[in-house]
Amino acid sequence: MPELPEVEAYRQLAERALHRPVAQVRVGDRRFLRGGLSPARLRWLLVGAQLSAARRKGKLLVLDVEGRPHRLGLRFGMTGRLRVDGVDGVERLAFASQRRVRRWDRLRLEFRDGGSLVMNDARLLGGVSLDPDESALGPDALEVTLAQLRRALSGSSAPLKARLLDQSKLAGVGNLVGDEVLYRASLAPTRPAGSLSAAEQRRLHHHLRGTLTELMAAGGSHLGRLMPERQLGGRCLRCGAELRRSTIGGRTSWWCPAHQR
DNA sequence: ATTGTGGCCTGCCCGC
DNA sequence: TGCGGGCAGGCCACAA
Repeated sequence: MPELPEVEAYRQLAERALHRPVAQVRVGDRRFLRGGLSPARLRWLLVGAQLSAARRKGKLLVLDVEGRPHRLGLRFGMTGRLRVDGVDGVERLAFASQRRVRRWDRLRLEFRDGGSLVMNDARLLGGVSLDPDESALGPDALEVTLAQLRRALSGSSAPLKARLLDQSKLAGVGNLVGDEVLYRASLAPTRPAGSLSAAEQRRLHHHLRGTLTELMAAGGSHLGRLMPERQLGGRCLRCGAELRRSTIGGRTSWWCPAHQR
């Protein structure tokens, strides 16, 4: 699924779409437009205009519009893909179909030069909004400092993993990366977020950044060490214990009860 | 404020 | 061969 590594790949791809006049906007499914955004308003904003910047905060991709006080917010949900000039931002998405189906093209910007930027999403869990509230997101998980991470966790009785996935506290970590980071940091996802010692906070910070950097280079959030074992009967690569499946914060979590404490 | 839960959305896979 | 049920989880609305 698109987590921070995928959305960063999408952002880099979206840079190819900058400074190119938009000729037409095609909306494949109105439900993909969020926050009351209409196809007419989208056309009013974009036709004849150019995108001037592609920024990312957490899993939100923000496209600035040249000379206009408006921004486009792109969310990819679980199965969202970005394609520019026929090139996909990522090859494989965990939990998403590998098929490329035209019907799943939910938004298409056609440029005057004949190219296009397409959002393709089988399940419509993603969407496009106008002027997204970027301040509602916590610090980006790739840039977060130790002090910021400490602030995001301290005083919370919520399970550690639920807190890591709370985008208003820390932006960019999804279910797969969350499991991978906690696995590497040897921390149980069930721990109250505020119960970490200073040393454990440092360990988490170290592995958070390390894991994200590694997964971005590898090319996807599904390429962690834990992923192949994330199934019934899966075993810990470190101590051989059978992994446990728990529902934490409403999501399936796989973890090693032997070394994650 | 914080925390937890259910619903949305649909492709895919399994068992019958 | 077809069909129904369960599962996947990011995000949002809502309840306590």
